[in-house]
Amino acid sequence: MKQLSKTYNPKKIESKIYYLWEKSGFFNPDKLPKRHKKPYTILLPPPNVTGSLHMGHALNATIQDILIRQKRLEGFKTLWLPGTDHAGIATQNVVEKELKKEGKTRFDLGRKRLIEKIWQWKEKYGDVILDQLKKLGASCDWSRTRFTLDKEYADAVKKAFLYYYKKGWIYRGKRVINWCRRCATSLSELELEYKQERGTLWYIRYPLKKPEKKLKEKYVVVATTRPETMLGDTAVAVNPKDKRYKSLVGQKIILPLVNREIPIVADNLVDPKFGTGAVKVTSAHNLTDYQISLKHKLPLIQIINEGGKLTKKVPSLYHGLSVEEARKKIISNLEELNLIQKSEPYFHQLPYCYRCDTKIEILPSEQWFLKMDKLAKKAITPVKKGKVKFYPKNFKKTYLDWLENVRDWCISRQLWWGHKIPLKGENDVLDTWFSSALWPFATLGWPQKTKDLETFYPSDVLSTARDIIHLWVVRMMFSGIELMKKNPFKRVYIHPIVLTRTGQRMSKSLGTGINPLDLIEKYGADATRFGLAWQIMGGQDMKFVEDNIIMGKKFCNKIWNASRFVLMQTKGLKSKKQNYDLNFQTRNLTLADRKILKSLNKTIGLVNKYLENFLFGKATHALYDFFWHDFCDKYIEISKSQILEAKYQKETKKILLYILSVSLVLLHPFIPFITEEIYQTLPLKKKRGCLMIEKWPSSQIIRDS
RNA sequence: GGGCGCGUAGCUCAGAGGUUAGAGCGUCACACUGACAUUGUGAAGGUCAUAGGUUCAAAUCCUGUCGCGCCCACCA
Repeated sequence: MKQLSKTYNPKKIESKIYYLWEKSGFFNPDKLPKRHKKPYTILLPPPNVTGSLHMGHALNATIQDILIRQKRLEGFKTLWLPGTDHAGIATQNVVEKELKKEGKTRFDLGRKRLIEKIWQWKEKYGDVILDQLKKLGASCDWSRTRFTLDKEYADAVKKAFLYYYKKGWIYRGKRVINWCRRCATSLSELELEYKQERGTLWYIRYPLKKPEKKLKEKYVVVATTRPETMLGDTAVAVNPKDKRYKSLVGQKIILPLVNREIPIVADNLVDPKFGTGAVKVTSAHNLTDYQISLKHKLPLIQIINEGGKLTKKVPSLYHGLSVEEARKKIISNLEELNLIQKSEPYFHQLPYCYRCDTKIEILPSEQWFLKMDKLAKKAITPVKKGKVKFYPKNFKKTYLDWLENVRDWCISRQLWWGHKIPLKGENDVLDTWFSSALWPFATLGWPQKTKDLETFYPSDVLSTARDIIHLWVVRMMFSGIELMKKNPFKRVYIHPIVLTRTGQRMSKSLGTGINPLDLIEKYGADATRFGLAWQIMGGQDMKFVEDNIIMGKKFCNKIWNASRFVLMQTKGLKSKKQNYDLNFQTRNLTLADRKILKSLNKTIGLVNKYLENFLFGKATHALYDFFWHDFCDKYIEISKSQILEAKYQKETKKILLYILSVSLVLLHPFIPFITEEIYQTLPLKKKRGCLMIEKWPSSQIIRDS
């Protein structure tokens, strides 16, 4: 028999054990023993190919591995399918930034060569994060690893798009976007840089068409930092609760300089405290105004073109002027008409292009949309009816509230890296989330009718972060229901967000992030996992403290040494019957024997209950208390004297071995490496080769008699 | 602005109507006897944010106040 060293050294065993698991093939459900029949599926939320492991990933991977390992032990045919997301904007940006270092832009390369370059980058760095998950002990079936841009996946995306298209749910429409006139491209929120700037807030008098006699004023005064956009105004808006303007809602304004009639509308997006409480609405050139215009069905009047010049939609006096020129001219014209009440300095944040530092224009542009009315209803029903459950349950509200007022989904992006829209003459690509939405079934072979799809869809649990409930969970739900005719998962677990000790979000750029790989290096993967799981209590956030990882490390060492003790005592002992069916002679049991067996029973029950409800912190606490306090502090100490008495000796040794064996199984989902290593040295007669596929204990081991 | 949540020991958190409010880490004292000093035994440390209310009984339920955080939207 192999000797265990005096202290636990994770570095010595982790890679060895991981290799043992991979070699066993048991990560792959098809290679599990035949008794594993009933499928149990978890799909790893695919990290971005640009990503490297952060605490959120480590936490979620720990959670999923706990669940999948426990189910594997329970005899399920478990699949945990990994993969990565092409993450359109993020990835293209990474490569474009590299180009920038060489003084080049994507336009220098052209579309084809840029995409080639991104693929090269992906091949080189794209799987880094998956390798990092292995360090944590993740028991994913790596043979099924998928990428949201690989060929089969692209077929699925195409199929899904065309399905919606033929239904008539995909349409072309206008949408207001961020535009860089120098790069000649639209920009996402991620690609903007905001700069604090001193501007001017002008208060402009807008004449009422029919001034009410009881009102002294013949005007409504609006405040704006961009007077030139008034040429494209389509309304004036006030807050519906604003008493000052109540009587004006529904009346008309004669837009100065243009002499166009526009309505006064009420909308709660208007902040009554800003300026005069009345704002001009420029539907085509302001994002908020665009939202207001959608609700009130106002027209879009594009007065600024892609080059930053005024279009022919404005009076000829202003044709072709740049935005800056137009502003000067309009101010002076308004002053001549005595329509400027006052002006004051105003500080605000303005968006710039992150690449070329040009001020962003907001313009309407043609985009593709997916109609949401029917799909949203389909996504609502199963959650409302409880067919798909959220844990913790309050996230059901987050999910449903958003869907109740969902707008049509803009699915096109002006990028090069992504799934091309599968229609003739289209250059745009699809929103990254359009492909992620198909993850629960495209990864299993859809649209082909594969055996995997039949076996592993729908998945059992989706574990993810709450900030992508809208972006991702909702979209998977309706995609699954529409295209597979079945909900894509049964339960959605929303894990806590890992914050710094002071309660801030961890951020690489601020240097407040903690690298889980450093923790693994310092304390071992098991300690890191146990410490993380220990902290998962009911709250929606968790402030990370290293103390808990230290606890995990100490606990591992305790397990290690308790095992050494048991192994010393039971050297050469082989249980006659199969592993856990030790046949205790009830009348020979001492009070202490009885107590520890009962306590084990109770612990098994608790762990089952807690895991079923995603209460990982509770489960780890129960295991910790049982193993350390009941088993080590009490039973092991008493066993030392029991072993000295001939009539108890044999039974005591059997119990020691038994409690340890069962504990290792119970602990395995949380701390897989150390438990596997110890298991390999246990003197049990029948072993299954890997603790990973041992039998999860039933809680009816001993009766209370 | 909308949503969600949190203020309990020095720190991170349990406890969710009923005797002396718990854990881990940290601190202090003592103990290296054969599993483990990454240990053992013991100790110190808390008007449970605050003000009212409900109740025989409130850390726990209700209301207000103060403080903190996260997510979403937005900054005209």
